[in-house]
Amino acid sequence: MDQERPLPPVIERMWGREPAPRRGPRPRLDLAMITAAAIELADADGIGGVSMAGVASRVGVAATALYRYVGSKEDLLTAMADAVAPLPPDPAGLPWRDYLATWTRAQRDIILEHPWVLTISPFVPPMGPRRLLWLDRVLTALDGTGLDDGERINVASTLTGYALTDAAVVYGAGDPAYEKAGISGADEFGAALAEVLDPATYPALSAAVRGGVFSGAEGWVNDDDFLFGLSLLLDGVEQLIARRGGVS
Amino acid sequence: MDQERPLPPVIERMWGREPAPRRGPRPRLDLAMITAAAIELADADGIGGVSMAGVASRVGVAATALYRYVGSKEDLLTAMADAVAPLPPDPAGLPWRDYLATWTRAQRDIILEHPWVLTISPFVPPMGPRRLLWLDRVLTALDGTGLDDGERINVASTLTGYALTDAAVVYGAGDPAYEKAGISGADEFGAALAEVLDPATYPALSAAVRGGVFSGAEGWVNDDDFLFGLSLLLDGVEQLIARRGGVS
DNA sequence: GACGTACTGTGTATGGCGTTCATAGTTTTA
DNA sequence: TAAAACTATGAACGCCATACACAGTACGTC
Repeated sequence: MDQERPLPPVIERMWGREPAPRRGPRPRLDLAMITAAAIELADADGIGGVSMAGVASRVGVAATALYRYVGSKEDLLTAMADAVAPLPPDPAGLPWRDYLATWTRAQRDIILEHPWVLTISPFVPPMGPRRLLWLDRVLTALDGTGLDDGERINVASTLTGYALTDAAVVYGAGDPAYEKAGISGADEFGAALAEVLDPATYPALSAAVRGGVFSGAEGWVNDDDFLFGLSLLLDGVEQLIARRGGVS
Repeated sequence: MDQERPLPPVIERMWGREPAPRRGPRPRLDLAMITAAAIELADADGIGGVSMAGVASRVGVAATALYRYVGSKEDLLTAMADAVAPLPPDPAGLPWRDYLATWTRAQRDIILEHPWVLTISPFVPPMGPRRLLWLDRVLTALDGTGLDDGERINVASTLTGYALTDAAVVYGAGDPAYEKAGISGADEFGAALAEVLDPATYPALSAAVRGGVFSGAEGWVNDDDFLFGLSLLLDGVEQLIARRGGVS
């Protein structure tokens, strides 16, 4: 509001405000091409497969050329985390509860398709065009509920956090450390716990393990678990809305 | 239950099952000393300050000696993430709702004191003695509520996710990228958003920004926001318990 | 009491990484 | 046509995780 503090160059570029050069050779790249290449690499080989050299060779330039577009590798990762998000679902005509449910699930699905997102600080307040679009849509969906802006943003970030958590549990299956230990599902996880837990110091947990909480699941988690936690949250939101006297 | 599949050596060590050597020189270290040193480094200089060489010199050995205790740097990070958790609060005598609230807040506080925890995949199902102790205690606190084991674990992981999310928002303040851009609080964040958002494509969000959602806060978030989201969740849990016919 | 054995810590070396910097090359403006 | 502004390059630097062969040390055995 006060000073026009200059934003970091990468963020400007994420918003399509490329500093149009008036002289010199035309840039062979733009940020979108670079992030797209980096995302392909990450999808294929995980975040470890993303190196400046690798990305550069994929877009056909030398490694150091990328530094004309991003200030550092971290900048690139930030841009990737934003660009990987598709357009958010359209809230038009949906009751808030339905929209929040599909919105949250869609966010989770992004991570399931691109699990490396979890490793690039998925928590920092977003400044990219895509993630802010997601935020905007959920605010819209909460119109007419009587919640104020702050409450709506809180709801949004709580749901985002839930999507992250849930996706991460599913992704736990893919964690290299567990794979190496032969733990590729909740079943093996439970067996490993049983081997290690002392019932005296872990009474409730070892009882649950012996009771078979982790048994019988195909992978780590089924869809019911996701819906379970989600409805917990939405029930909470609904109560709040009722208190505010909004429509349900 | 079936096969005694061998667990990874680090995990054995985390549980104090050091493979007692019967010959050769006595080990000068144990895993606890190493993780403690690494945690001090991370607390001081962030996760980037943790290098094998740095940790090694802090405990007085050569860098490569650490590989007698951890299989890789990732192993070390895993051990750190477990060891950094203090003992969980005691649930004895507390109503479940009170305990869950303090439990969740305590988890958040761990991250606020050691924000680097966020960067070492904080989501993977825990296998360390400390984090499993936390899980055990919350299961205990939910005794008598009528929830089954699976539901209790779901509640626990949802709350953990919430603690992570909330802490991460606060920690957003410390993010180097934002610091560099001069964004050190919600106020500046809002100003930056205002500079970048087009009201046509971001109607609800830019209205909220103009309305001052991000104004007036000292830092990023105040405690009210934490309690707000938390009670959302606990309300949800309470409804579920009521449906199950447990005591409230 | 001496030898072999098993184990711990060291030193050296390697390959990969992100990043810096001076330079060459290219397009536009004057 | 010359200068200016900008882009991509190539070589080099420092840091890092890690592999491997070696030296030193304590226990178990004869």
